[in-house]
Amino acid sequence: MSSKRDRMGNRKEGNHERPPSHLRGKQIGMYYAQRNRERNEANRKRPLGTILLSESRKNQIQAVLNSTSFKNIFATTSSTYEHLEDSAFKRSFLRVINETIDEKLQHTCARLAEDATLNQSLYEDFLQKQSSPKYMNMIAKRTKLPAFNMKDEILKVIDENQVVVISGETGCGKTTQVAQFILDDFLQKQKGSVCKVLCTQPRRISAIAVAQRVAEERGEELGHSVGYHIRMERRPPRDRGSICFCTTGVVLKIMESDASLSWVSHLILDEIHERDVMSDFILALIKKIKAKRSDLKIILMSATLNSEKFSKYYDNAPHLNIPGFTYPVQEFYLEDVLQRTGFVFESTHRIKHKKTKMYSDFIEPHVRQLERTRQYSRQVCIQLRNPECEDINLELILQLVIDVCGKERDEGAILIFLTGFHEISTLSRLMSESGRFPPGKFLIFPLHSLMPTLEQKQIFDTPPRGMRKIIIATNIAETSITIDDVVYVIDCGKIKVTNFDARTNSDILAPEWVSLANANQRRGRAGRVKPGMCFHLFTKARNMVLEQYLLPEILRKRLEDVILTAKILQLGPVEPFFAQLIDSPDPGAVTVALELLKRMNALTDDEKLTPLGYHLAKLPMAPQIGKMILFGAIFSCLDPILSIAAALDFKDPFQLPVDKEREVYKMKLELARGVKSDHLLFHEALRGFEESGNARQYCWNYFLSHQTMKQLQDLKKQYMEYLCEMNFVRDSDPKNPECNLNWDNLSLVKAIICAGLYPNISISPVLGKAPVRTPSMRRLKLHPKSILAECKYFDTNILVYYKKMKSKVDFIYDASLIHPLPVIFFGDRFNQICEDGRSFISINQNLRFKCSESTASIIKELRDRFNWFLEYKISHPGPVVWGGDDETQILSLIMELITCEDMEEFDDDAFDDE
DNA sequence: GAGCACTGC
Repeated sequence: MSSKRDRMGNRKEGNHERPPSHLRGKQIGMYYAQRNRERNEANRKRPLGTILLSESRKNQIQAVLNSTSFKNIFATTSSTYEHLEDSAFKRSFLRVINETIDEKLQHTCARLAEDATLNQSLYEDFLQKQSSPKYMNMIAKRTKLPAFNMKDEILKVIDENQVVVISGETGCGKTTQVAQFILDDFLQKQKGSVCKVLCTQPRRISAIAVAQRVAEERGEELGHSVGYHIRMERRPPRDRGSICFCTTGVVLKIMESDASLSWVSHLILDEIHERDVMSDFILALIKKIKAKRSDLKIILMSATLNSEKFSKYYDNAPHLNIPGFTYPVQEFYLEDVLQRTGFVFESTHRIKHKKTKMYSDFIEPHVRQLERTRQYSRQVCIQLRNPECEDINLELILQLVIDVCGKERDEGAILIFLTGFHEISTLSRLMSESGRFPPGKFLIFPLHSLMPTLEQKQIFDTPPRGMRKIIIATNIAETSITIDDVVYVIDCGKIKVTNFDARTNSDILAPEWVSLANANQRRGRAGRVKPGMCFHLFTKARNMVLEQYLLPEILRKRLEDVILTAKILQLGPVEPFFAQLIDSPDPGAVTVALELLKRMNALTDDEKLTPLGYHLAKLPMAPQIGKMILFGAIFSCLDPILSIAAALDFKDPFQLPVDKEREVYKMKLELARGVKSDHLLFHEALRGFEESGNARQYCWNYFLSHQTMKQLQDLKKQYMEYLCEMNFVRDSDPKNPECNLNWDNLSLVKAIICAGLYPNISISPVLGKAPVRTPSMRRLKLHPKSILAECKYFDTNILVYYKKMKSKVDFIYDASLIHPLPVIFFGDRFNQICEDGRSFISINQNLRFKCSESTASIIKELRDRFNWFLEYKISHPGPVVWGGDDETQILSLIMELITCEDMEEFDDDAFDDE
């Protein structure tokens, strides 16, 4: 690189200016910081492109704007919505929850009224069942559960109180027994007709599994006195005298239209210690309605740890503890593992580590204590003084597994908890490379939500004699996946969690220390069938300072959809309601979410739902995704949009088998056929899946999860049902041609993705380079899984994304390259500005486009009209009729504009990006 | 150049 000097004699290399030579130390840093600020400032003002419209096109637009029939559409539009007929929608603006509940209770108080005939027939049914051999056989097993011995006590406390807290550890039987005690008691007393138990579970799998288990215990099939209800899948039990297990979200959805749960006699909230947002929400709602539903019994079930918190939340509701039953699990800590394996950490002493406060306060005194008692060798104590000893060390884990396999005669399975994909694949590689785990003697399963092993039945099977099963898993094996024959657990002590940082408006994925609850749960996985062992890879001192629980979800999450849920439940301004939650969210996070909802036009400035907000709140998906499908309906390209919406909101269907990263990427590129959009890749994947004669083979070829693909297909159908209910479409088939006139217009589909995902935009100040800067010039990076990550040339300098998360750096997970006009049409804060005699359009203050004044004016007018149209359409939902009338005229015109990708030219000013 | 886990009449 050539070296030059500028006029001041400072050296210059290429475009890199060196700091003036008199600067020293910190001043040099400040010099660069200042230069960066200036460059970013300049880049912020740099136009992202030039918008050129031909005279003929301008005339064409003007003609449509001037046409009288076009103006007629808007004659009736009013932004006050007073013209709306009475509807749930309008009431949602006017009512508050208490009124709605009162009204509901007046109408439906008869629903759980006693029915003597029904009582009698339910009673007879019950008597008959009790004499069946199946039932008797099961009762013998049930009586062994700790919960069974407390049956009378449990029934008494429920009878005498409206709210009861029942705690108990795994294996105590509370989940399967309590609901049955209640039901059987009512049936026995010939009051079956007024018993309807609703029991929530935080996960779909557990709702089904528990329902199946309970039905079996009652010697029945599902759908008789026991059933379940989860999204897109239900086996409802009989109307009265029954128990329904459902996911928490289902109850919350039910409460949207029936907040008093008027047809429920007992609400059991299970696993509330997990503190998911929906459970927290229901807890707060129940507090509001319990006086109005004095006949409703509420049973809160949690783990023992921290259960008083829930009792306190309900004015010291009585609390009952059921002792747990699992086989004893011997616990070991890092010091024991080091002693046992003789493991020595690779010396890293050359790097001088600052000893943390944690280290000096807890670890060092602990090591000194160990030295005094001489239980552990000197070597162990030296190792414990290594400040990195509690970091995840896969070599240590490898040695420990080898040691367990050699010394422990029991052939029970080994379950290893690690934090993520990388560790899991590295450890499996290390294990196979070590030569100590020959395939004839060991079955090794990596277990991660992205790995295909998740869907293999084999991991649940007990291996043949002489074979040992080893599972290397994330926290998926803590609660979601249960493998019964585990006898040894190795717990790395860390867990990856996402936190939302309101300050940077960004999700952060980072490993943390587990909580005691996690550590106990992991340990418990070793004692399901016989006594077991658990090795924690942190010191006993660390164990003393672990938190009881991780932060509740509501303190870790973006709050947009939480706020919309509160709005649709008519809870008024969010702040006072949030204050009533068991833990209130961070005010900063609330502000960020309110801001976005207002920018999306989902909330008014005084925090009321707009018609758009109402629809977005009704849709079971993130508001940005909801907006996308509403636009998809209006522009008649629903099928691709539904596929993309489902994949973004639910789950990326691509799997990642260990060591197949390159192959997966290759197949993705093949599937995308040159289209530079992860979103259109989802569309293509689903289209191929739906059209394939052999869906399983298709999934196998392209590394897609068959199960996820089926779920995505179901989701699309469900989204359609919602749109149908809202009257945006006429029937609920996603492929309905009426909703898909423009399905193959991929530019339109991308424009609509932009309409939904805005303001998640990333840009490049120069055309051709990856658009990986926020509009305020912060650096982002395309996640390597994105098909744009290896792209060499970018034909536009703007992309939209849905998911962004910070781990090592800020990663964009999914992206579509888009042209300026969709941003100009669907972005907010449109402005015409003039600077130094040049005219621009600016969007949200920091996205600029060069554009002549006359073009800018005509775009503005069309944009305004479109927004009016949209407002009208959203507040008067009805399918768009495509056939040359006024509606179609404006939509076609806009469609032409936002999809015409060759009309912009880019600013060719020389530009310094380094 | 790298992806904790859930969920919605």
